[in-house]
Amino acid sequence: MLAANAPVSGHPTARPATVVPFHRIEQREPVQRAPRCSACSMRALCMPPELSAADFARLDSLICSTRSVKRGDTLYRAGDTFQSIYAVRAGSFKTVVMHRDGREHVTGFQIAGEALGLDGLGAGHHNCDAIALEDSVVCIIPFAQLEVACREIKSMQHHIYQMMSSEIVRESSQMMLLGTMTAEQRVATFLLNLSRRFKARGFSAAEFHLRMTREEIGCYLGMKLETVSRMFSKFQRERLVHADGKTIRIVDPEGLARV
Amino acid sequence: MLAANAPVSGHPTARPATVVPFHRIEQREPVQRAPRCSACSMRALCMPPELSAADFARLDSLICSTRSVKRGDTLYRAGDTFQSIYAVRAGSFKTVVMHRDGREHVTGFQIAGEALGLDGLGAGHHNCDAIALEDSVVCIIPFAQLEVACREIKSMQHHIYQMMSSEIVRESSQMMLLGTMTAEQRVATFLLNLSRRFKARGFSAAEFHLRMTREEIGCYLGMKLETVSRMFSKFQRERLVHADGKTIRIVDPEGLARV
DNA sequence: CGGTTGTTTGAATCCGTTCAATACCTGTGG
DNA sequence: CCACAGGTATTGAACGGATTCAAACAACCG
Repeated sequence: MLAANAPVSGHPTARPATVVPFHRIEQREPVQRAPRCSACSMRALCMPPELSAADFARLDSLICSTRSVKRGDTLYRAGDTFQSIYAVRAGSFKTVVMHRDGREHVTGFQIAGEALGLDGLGAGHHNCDAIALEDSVVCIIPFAQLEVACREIKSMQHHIYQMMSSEIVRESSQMMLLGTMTAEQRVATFLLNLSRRFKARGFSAAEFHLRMTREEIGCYLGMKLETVSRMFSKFQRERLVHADGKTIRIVDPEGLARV
Repeated sequence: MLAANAPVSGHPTARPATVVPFHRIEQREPVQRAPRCSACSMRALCMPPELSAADFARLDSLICSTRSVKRGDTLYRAGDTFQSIYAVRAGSFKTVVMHRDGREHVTGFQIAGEALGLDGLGAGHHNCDAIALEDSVVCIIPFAQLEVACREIKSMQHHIYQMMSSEIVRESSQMMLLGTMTAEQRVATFLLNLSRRFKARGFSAAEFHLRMTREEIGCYLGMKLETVSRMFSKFQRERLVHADGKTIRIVDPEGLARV
């Protein structure tokens, strides 16, 4: 599942003006028919590796639409009825949980090719806000239909389990990070993690463009924005990374990993 | 899924000597045939609410065995091949992830009626160690068989999704706790959470027995054992809880929630 | 252009850690 | 039974990393 076949050309370092312009044309009609999954260039990221032609036909009928979300807008909010899961096709998101007292925490960042919305499955409603960090496009996968497909296609069922389980493992790592690491180690881990994910999607592992603010990074890593900024400056002094505003170049990945 | 029909008599405050003695008899043969799920007193916690007689029969054939794990022993270790998920039938566990450098972090505590092992599904091997905090018993649910059952029984499939999704949501809350709360708030939240879970399982919400050490609590909450101890003392001074070693009595739950 | 939002850096403060000393259990073996 | 050992818990004092407060600057957008 999770289709994303947009021409995600210059995602990381490209400026907003040059990012995937196609959704701008259709802004009046944000929900539209999606291209077929079987033709998707990012298929390997979103779907089980081996599928029969019949399975493909089945899946193409499932992913019925995409949706454009403009920067700062929400894809869904905490409390919204859970109906679909989403695949980021272009752009990026943050997921934010909020406490009653107004305290916020960023639980994750999602870039093109990654899934969104699995948290809502249990309670029947979403548990967090998903907010676009830039103008973005998602594939919409209606969960009721997906559930049916999973009972018919074994590898599909297995893939869903894998995705959910991977999310559990990812969150475990994040808990470890928040529970045991210093601010310096957290920021280093964050940068290396982003680098790895960009690389996995065909972008440069060494240089990329952060779509989130220092405050959002801090909120994700459990520290204040000033501390994030200080760590970036520190890494720069130590010649581990070069940070020019939101453009990051990782100079010494091994050194960063040793922090 | 997840059956647990042991006579989990005095779990929280009871002393080890009086806790569920039945597994001691069969220590030489720790894996044994389990009683049927359909007769399980904790069924509501582990299985979808409405099932037909045929579904029950199907499930009873699934949960084929239980296993005793002595205090300090591991149910599974990080790296072990994933084959089954587990339901705690009696006793309690902690799950621990370890970093290469030896740094440990406790990702969760599981008491009777709760699930264990869902993290292993994605990668095909477990991601953490599951260690018994006291002599315990688990139901073993072979995942391959469960997967088949989930394609046949719709409510069962849905229940698995719910359990995995709930784990994702639980971990989100824990990330929020680790990322945004003070030591005082973390300990208060921890005690109230335990209280709620004991209550849900029919035990006293006001008084219970901690099965974990201060160090393990600290490792779970992202602080040092000394800090945990200080917070307990602080709550005692403020007449919010009464803590006598591992026996905890929550005196003023509302006050604790306001911290 | 001015106003807003985001970033960097410094200085003072504070919360939690570290180090250390003492007390307290709990199970073991004489 | 008691003494003892080893792990566990409590508490104090000094220390340090991250936060808070503040100011200045840069980038962006209408």
